[in-house]
Amino acid sequence: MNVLEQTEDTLKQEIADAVVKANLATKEQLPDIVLEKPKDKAHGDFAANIAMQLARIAKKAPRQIADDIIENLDQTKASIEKIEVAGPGFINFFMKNDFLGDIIPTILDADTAYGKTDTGKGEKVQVEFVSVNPTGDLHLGHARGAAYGDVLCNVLDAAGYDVQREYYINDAGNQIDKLAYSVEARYLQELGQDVEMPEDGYHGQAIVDIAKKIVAEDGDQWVNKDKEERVAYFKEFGLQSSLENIKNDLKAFRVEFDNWFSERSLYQDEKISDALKKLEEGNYIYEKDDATWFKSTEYGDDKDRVLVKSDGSYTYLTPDIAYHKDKLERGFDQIINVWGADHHGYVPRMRAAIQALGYPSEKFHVKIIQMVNLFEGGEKVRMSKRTGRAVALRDLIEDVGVDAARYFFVTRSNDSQLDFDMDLARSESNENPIYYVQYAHARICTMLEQAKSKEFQTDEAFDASLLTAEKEVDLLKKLAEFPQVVAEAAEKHLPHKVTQYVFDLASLLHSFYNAEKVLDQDNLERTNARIALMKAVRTALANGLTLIGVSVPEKM
RNA sequence: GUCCCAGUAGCUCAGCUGGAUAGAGCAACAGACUUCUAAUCUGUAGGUCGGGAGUUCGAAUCUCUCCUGGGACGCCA
Repeated sequence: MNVLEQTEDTLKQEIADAVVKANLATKEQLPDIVLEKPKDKAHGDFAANIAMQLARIAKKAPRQIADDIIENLDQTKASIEKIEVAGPGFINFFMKNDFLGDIIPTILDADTAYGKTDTGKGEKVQVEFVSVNPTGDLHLGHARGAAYGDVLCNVLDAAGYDVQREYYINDAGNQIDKLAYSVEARYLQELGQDVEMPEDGYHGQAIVDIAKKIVAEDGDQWVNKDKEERVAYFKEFGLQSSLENIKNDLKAFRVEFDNWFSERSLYQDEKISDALKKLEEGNYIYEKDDATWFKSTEYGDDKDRVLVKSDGSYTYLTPDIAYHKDKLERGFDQIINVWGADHHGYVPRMRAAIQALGYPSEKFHVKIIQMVNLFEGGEKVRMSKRTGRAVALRDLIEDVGVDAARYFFVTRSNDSQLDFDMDLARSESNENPIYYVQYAHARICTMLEQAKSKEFQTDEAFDASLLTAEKEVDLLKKLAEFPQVVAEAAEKHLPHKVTQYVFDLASLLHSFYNAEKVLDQDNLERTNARIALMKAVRTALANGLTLIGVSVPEKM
């Protein structure tokens, strides 16, 4: 429990007591006490709207109620400096802020652990993300999902959840057959044969590279082999090569998974037939037009879905149902799926399946990642996986760097489309927000270096009461918020809150830096306190940037 | 036609569980380096929160409806 939460809790309790004491409402009638942090400093450190909420229950004017509450409030207990009633009946609390003195030691003591909480109480959460078909390169859209998923996991982990990162490998469907035929065509083309690509094949450069690799290793020895044998080999080779590419790209993007789950294993372990059996037992299955259908409409889907096609093969949905059943059987409290916007129509049928299997749908979360539009030179760059002109993740990293790419992807909410400005991400200038934050960190490091070389005392002991300048208090308050920001980002699955926070903190730091001098020969006591403050800010910035997966430079 | 997401400053976007005078960055304009890093700071200007109705003490936020943009509506994956 951090200092800020403690202060809030005490205050809430005091308010609740005061309401009861003033006979405004009974304990049972009492609504949840809500404290908000006003945007405007003139409205205090906390504001309560309880008087307005009680207007109906107490049958009094809100401002009158507010006065009654204040009268019955024990101000010393909650360490309140001043209380005002404002506007329609807000009660504004100005705190003594003596808790701010504790914040720096708390941060320096926690160090890299500052920001961590036990909000998640060790709840088991699994996040499945990226899960791109192993049939080509990762491109821009996947990159956004990768960044979102990875930062979400970092944030969940920091908030005390037990997180597992998983990648679902689609290595069994007919897209893998298409992959095999595509590789075959490219292979033969590589050897000068006039072969056409399959109509629905994969036209990306990645396939050409795989074919080249086969030629380099085996020459033309597959040309005269039996077609079936050849395709079977190309399938495995293509699959492994693609997976290797994907893993390398993700690693370069600083994304690593705990578990790679193979779709094939569902077949091997008879998980699919198990799932079908379970659905059948629940009477959610019927036969029509030589196919097997799932009554997903019973749980709100638009139409029923085919599970077994008339040719006897499964649709994509079938193994995926078995996969989700398996996930839930592994005992997760939450399973979070990160999907692209083009898959959103798939959500209701999956949710239906989970309910039909008897699992609570509250455990199942889908985060939809909206599309990324790439802009360069003020113009929209078209992307298409089919034509192979997609902007690959690899190229993006090479072009703008991992830091900028990751930062940009988690700056915006996942359900807003993202305009990715290549020129901006590339630019090493003040236009680029990533440098703004990193620069704040580097600036502090420089100051601390100077402090050392100029032999300022940098004791453990310092007098926090010397930090009273407006910008210092702003920094302290912001620092105190960090654990809550991380916890909120985790609970609501909104990693961009952390990006926002880190930017705001950097902004306060820069502002402070320009207004006040840290290293001051004429005021060594205050210098010592400010050095401690700078260390605390550096820690919070570093921890925030680390959660985003961005590097933390000491010099720029 | 049905469903999902978005519509907030010139541009890109935040805006929590409904709260007070709707915020930030960029762009524009005016300033600040003999000083710990100017990749910075300070200030000014910029808004019918897509339109309309409703819910209530109070709506950018909730409900309904319409408009615009994007996406999805397969025995594809």
